[in-house]
Amino acid sequence: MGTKIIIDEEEVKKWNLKMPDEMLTAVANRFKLLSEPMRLKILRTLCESERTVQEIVNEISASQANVSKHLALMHDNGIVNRRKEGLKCYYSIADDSIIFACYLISKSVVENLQDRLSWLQEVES
Amino acid sequence: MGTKIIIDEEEVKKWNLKMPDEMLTAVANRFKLLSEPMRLKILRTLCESERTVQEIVNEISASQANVSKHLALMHDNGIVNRRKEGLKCYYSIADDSIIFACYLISKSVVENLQDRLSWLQEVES
DNA sequence: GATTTGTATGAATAAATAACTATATAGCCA
DNA sequence: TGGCTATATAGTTATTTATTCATACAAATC
Repeated sequence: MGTKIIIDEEEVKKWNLKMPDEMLTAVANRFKLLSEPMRLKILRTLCESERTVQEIVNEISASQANVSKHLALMHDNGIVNRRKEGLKCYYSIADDSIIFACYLISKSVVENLQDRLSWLQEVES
Repeated sequence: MGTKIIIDEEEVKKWNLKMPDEMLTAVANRFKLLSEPMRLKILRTLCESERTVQEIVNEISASQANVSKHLALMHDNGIVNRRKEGLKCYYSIADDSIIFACYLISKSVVENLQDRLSWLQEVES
């Protein structure tokens, strides 16, 4: 608990610059997985604890078929785990880095909004 | 220089759980921007320093129209800056968080690959 | 003004895919 | 075996969007 991730800005830039094209496609594919609100909704519920398909269907309002397909896609791409127990199927988050990425991006979206708001206020005053 | 970002795992989970639906759509949209190899390619060049459209066109192999459109999209969404100087138009990265996100995701992609490889090696031995 | 250069934009096309409906599979219990 | 429940999958449709080609715009130079 309380695990801390430390990222060095210089290392990040170097790393990104060296990234080969094939890696870029792989990264793009992973971002594509995170580019659907419905999948983020599902991941948000999984953030708390593992869930069955039905539990997710009940929490967010979506069809069973749709949730199942999204989960299958995410499982195929290794960002969620699947655990079968009788009829039920429990899913959980397999890749914590996507959670960090969501956090980073949402923070920056908020900052972006704040900037636009303060700009508006300056204009209006 | 040498800026370090520190992320606390517990805070991340709490933050994500509380995220409202409208925020999820905004985050998904930002991820969508990062879900195209061509755009990542462009961002990779911008990682080094600001570039004109033509410079980018020359570095990656893509049409001027295409590069221009991708840049416009990213500019509209606030992840790149635009600076005009005569005929030339210089673009640069406006939002460092996307660079961190790329780093995180690519790291996890690599780990994922390594896991699969080691699994293969175990099977083959 | 005319031309050249750098960038943006409009229209058209092709490909990807989210969501829906209906159906199938698979495990449990009577 | 038959029925019930949880999940997965096929086929279809509608929407989105990356790319290309052609063209427009805008700034510099002649």
